[in-house]
Amino acid sequence: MTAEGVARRATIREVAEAAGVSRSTASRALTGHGYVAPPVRDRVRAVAHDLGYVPDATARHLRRQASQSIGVLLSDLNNPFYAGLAAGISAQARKRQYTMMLADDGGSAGVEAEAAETFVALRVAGVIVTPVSAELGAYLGRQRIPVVEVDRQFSAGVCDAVLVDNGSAAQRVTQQLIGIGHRRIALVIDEMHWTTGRDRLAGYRAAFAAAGVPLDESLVVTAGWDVEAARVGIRALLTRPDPPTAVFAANNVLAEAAFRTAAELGRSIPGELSLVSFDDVPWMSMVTPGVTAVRQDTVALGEAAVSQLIDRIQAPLAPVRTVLLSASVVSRGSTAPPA
Amino acid sequence: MTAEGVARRATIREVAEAAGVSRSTASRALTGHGYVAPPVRDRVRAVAHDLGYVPDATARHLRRQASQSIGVLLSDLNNPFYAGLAAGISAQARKRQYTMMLADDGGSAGVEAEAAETFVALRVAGVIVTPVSAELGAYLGRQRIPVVEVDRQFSAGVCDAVLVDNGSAAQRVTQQLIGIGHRRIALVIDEMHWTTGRDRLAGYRAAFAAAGVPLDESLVVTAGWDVEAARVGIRALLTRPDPPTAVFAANNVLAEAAFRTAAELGRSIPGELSLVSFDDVPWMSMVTPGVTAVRQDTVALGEAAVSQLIDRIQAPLAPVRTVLLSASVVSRGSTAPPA
DNA sequence: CGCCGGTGTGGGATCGATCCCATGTGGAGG
DNA sequence: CCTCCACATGGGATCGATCCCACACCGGCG
Repeated sequence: MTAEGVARRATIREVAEAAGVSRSTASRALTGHGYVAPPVRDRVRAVAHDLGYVPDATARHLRRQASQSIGVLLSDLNNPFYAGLAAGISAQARKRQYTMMLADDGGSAGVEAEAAETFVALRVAGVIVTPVSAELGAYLGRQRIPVVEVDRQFSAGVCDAVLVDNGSAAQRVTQQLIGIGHRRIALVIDEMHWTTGRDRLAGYRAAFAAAGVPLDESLVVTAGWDVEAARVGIRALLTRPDPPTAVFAANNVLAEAAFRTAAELGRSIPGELSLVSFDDVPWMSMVTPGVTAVRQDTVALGEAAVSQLIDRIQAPLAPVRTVLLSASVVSRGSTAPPA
Repeated sequence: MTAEGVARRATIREVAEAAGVSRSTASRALTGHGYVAPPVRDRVRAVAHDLGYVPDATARHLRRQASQSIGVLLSDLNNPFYAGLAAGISAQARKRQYTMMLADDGGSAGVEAEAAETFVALRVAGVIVTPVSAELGAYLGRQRIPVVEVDRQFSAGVCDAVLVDNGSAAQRVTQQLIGIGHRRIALVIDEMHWTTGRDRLAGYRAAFAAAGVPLDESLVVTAGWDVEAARVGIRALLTRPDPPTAVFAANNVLAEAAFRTAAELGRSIPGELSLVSFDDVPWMSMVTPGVTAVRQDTVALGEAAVSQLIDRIQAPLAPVRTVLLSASVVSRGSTAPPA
């Protein structure tokens, strides 16, 4: 951080002149590529430091046709799941000497498309995305920009992906509920076309099948993304004549809606209703009783995504890979045998 | 999003050739600057669209010496306060046609300095930061890169800042506690050199002074940043022979530590202990009783920061400004008159 | 008839860093 | 003594887009 209050920023040409060498030599001295006599190298570096020279990444990028930035496109930074993912990606990107362009699409396909074009304009080295459609993968694929899908997968076989083993985790947590005696277990789910929803549903079904317990299909409720709509759906579910004895919420937003609705209806947890969540967020360990949840390690997810992306950048033609991370069930007090 | 699977990305030269004009004309047609005959303009644009041409932002930036990216440096994306801020900044930046380079310094001055250099290398148009030292403002100032400090201020008079009116909000919430009869109100604070800590402390003191209530200085506890250390400090506070009847936690992390510690010690809230927090985060409305908190509008904070930064970019020599946003107190069940 | 100004287009330099290639030097070996 | 190679440096083109300037064309007016 050295530099006197120069009017304009120093360029490599100025460094070269101040050190009495050519631009070429200065470049070699600073980057370490090619021959430079050690004393010259040291002199150039000292001069650069004194001038507060910081190489222009855009110029370097233009010449080398290779950037050190990755684009990251997430659905909602206000949701702790995505925020954690961003933190994990950010940390790992920094370790690997990449910078991160972040955009938040709020779950909108239009914004997603717009962000994709921005990433192309910036010529990012690659993109990490929690996709909302298959468009982005296809578009960036055509532009020869590597893409890694995280959390959800829309472009299987086309893009790499880093996912959580939704099926297995959902099955385990459902199995726990069945194991302690629940038979009427509702699944409250966002929607079933995305891999997250589909696989969590499949795991839920598999647990019933494995236990030989019949499944009441009417207990699978699609609650969408709108929190208010979810609360309405859950209220209807809980006030049925034959209500479920347990609710499995397929994401943290739905778990919040379920928790709040249960409180409004005066249903005690776990006495009258057991609750489990897919995705563990801070409030679940703050409330009493704590909410049993499937914990996805967002940091590991982010790190794996960055690693996968960098591998892909270095080997564009390697076969497409899908990485599955396991998730663990954190048991807290929100589950108990049915009354 | 049109483009056949071309091997290489189209450049403006290729667009120009395909349209039968020169690069200059193509540039004018696409950017809208300068004379172009309307039919030519339309033809060039059609060709560009067919080729899936996306202008190279780095080349444009290099030539124009002006970028459309801003750098954003925050302390901790896993903290909902910073995540919300990032969301607000992201949304506003997108509206204003800027892209956002995001970094997370984890509260470390070393990482902050490193990120600052990266932002210089990328020649960002400006930087928004929740600072951890005065270094960044000074360094980027020397590099003639506009900086806006958010939430905390280290470079008063040098950089613009967008802050919350910490003093007033802290005074109001303290006053509420005094008003319902509390006299022994502890302030648990991170540290007192940053403006956030200093001003919240000042507000707390001002409330006592205004009410003419003497203040027991031993009730002001510096708990630092480490959650475990905070819990130890709070436990010591609550197990004193003359414990406080209310705790004012100066940020959401400390509020969490206080909430958990009270539960561990079996102190009922608000029966035996009232709790208020500076900074409202989701769990505070999920727990029972809810926690009374000062709500900072992170979206407004982020939007104001972006607006301020863009104003500064457009008028580098305008006088330095500090914008104060007010905060509101959200009353929930965690406060009651002392026993 | 020639000059002027408005309209429209193209050539070439430029931003900053990189890197291929040519050039230069000195010492060693034939 | 000359050649050859390792070492060391500089010149100039290049990445893609922009933009200043020169130029060409045309109609109108003195």
